[in-house]
Amino acid sequence: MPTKTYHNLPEEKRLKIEEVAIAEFAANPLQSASINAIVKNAGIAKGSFYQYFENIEDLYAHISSIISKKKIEVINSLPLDAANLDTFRYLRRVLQAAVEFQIRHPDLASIERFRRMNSNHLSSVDPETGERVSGDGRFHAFLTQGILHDDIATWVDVDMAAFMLEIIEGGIAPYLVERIGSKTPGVASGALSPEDNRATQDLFDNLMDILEAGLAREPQIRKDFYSK
Amino acid sequence: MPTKTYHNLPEEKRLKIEEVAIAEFAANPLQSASINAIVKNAGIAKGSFYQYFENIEDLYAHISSIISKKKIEVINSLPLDAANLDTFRYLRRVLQAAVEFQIRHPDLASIERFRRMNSNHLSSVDPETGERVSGDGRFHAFLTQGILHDDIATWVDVDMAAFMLEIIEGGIAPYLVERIGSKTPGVASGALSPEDNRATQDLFDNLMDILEAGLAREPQIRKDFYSK
DNA sequence: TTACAATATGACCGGTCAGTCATACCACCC
DNA sequence: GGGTGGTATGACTGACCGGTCATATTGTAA
Repeated sequence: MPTKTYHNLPEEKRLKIEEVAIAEFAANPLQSASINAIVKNAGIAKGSFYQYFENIEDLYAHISSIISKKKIEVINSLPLDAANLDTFRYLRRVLQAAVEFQIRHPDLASIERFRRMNSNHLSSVDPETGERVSGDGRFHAFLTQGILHDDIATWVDVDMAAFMLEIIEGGIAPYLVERIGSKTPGVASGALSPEDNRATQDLFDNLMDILEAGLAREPQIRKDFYSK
Repeated sequence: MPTKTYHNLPEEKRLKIEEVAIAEFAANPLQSASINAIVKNAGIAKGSFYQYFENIEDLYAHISSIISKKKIEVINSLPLDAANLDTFRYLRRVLQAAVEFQIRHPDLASIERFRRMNSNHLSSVDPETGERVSGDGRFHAFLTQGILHDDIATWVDVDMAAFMLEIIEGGIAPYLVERIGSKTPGVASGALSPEDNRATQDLFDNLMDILEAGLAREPQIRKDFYSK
C-alpha cells in the first residue's frame, strides 16, 4: 500500500500521479508497465516514486482499489434497485453495470481487461464445500439462487454457466461501446447520445433475451418476425 | 517470412527452434517474448537468429502459420463431417474443434489466447456491404445461414451473437480442460482418459444446450428434473 | 537563527533488451 | 592451393529497465 508520505501529498499532485498511472496501466499490462514512463509523465523524480510506493505492484494495487470504488459507484447509480429483483432482472443489472462502467470509465475498464487476461480467471475450489466456484462467485451464487427459485433450468451446470456469464460480462461491454461508438466517433468517453444510448440498450436487450432463453426453466419464447 | 537459409536448415535444428519459440510464445505474449531467451534455449547464436528471421514478429508469423496448419488438422480429424450438418450440429463441431485443439496442443492454444487478448477481436466493417462482421466472420456467416434455414430466431442480432460465440469459443476450451483435468492431474497434454472424455463431453453438451435454447427459433425445451 | 526531520532529486548501478558486424568456418569448384 | 559464396558466431552498441542513495531542499519548531 502507498506510504504515509503519499497520502500527505497535495491532492493535485496525487491525482496527477493516479491519472498518469491509470493511463499507463490502461495502455500496458502490469508486466509491461514502466515506472520510468510514469515518473516522467507525472513530472516527479524517480526517487520520489519510491517514497510513495514500494514498487509498481504497490501502485497497481492502489489503482485497483480506486477501480473497485468507481465500480461500486457505477453499480449504485443504476436505476434498478438490487433488492427485490427477480432472477433475470438481477442478471440484467449485473451485466448492465459492466456496460456502464465501460462507458463511463473506459481506461479503468481497460485495466480490468488486462487483469482478467493475466489471471486465469477460470475457477477455484471452495475449501469448505469442495464445490467449484467460477470467477469471483457472483454468477455462481446467482445461478444457484435462480435454480432454487425455479427460474433457471435445473439441468444447467452451475459452474460452467457461471464461467460463460463471466466471460460474456468481460467481453460484451467493449464490444457494445465499440460497435455503437464507431458510428459517432469523437465521443470516446463519458456519456452516450440519447440515440446511441437507445441503440446500446437494444443490443443489450438482444443479448439478454438470448441468455434468458438459454438458461430459463420456462423460457418465454420471443415472437419471431414471421411465422413459418 | 523466414529466410531461404532457415528453410535449408537440417530438420532437427529447425524443429528445435520452433519448439523453443512455441514454448516462449506460450509463456509470454509477443510483446514480452525475448529473442535472447529463444536463442539461448535453442542453442543457436544471436547472429544466426537474424540470418533466419527478420525479427521476432517474423518468427511469430511463422509459428502462427504452423498453428493454422495444426488447427486444420484437428478440425479434419473430428468424426463429424462438415458437409450436410444441420445448423446446431455445425456449431457443435466448431466449438468442439476449439476444445480438441486445447487438449491436443495446449501450448499452441495458449499462443492463440495471447493473440486474442492483444487484438481487439471486436469486429470490422465489410468494405463491400458496409455490414459489421465480428471476428473472422465464421460465426457471422453461420448465424446468417441459420436464420435463412429457419433454425435461428430472426430477432437475434447476428453480429452481436457472433461476437458472443466468438468469446465463448475462445474461453470455454481452457475452462473445460482445466476443470476436468484438475481431477486427474499429471495428464497435462495430449489425450484424456475415457471417463474424462465423457465428463468433458457432458459439460460441452450442457453448454451447447444453453446456446441452442438461447438462439433457436423453435427451441426444443430440455426436460427439467422435476415438475413444478 | 539554528536544528532537525520530512521530503525531493537525479545521477548512478547492474541487468536485460534488440539488433549489428567483423571475423571465422565450411563446402564446393577451379 | 586458391578462390568464392553461404553460413555461424558472440562481442559489442545504445537504449531502456527497476531500484538505490548521497545530496539538496523544504517545513517546522525551538
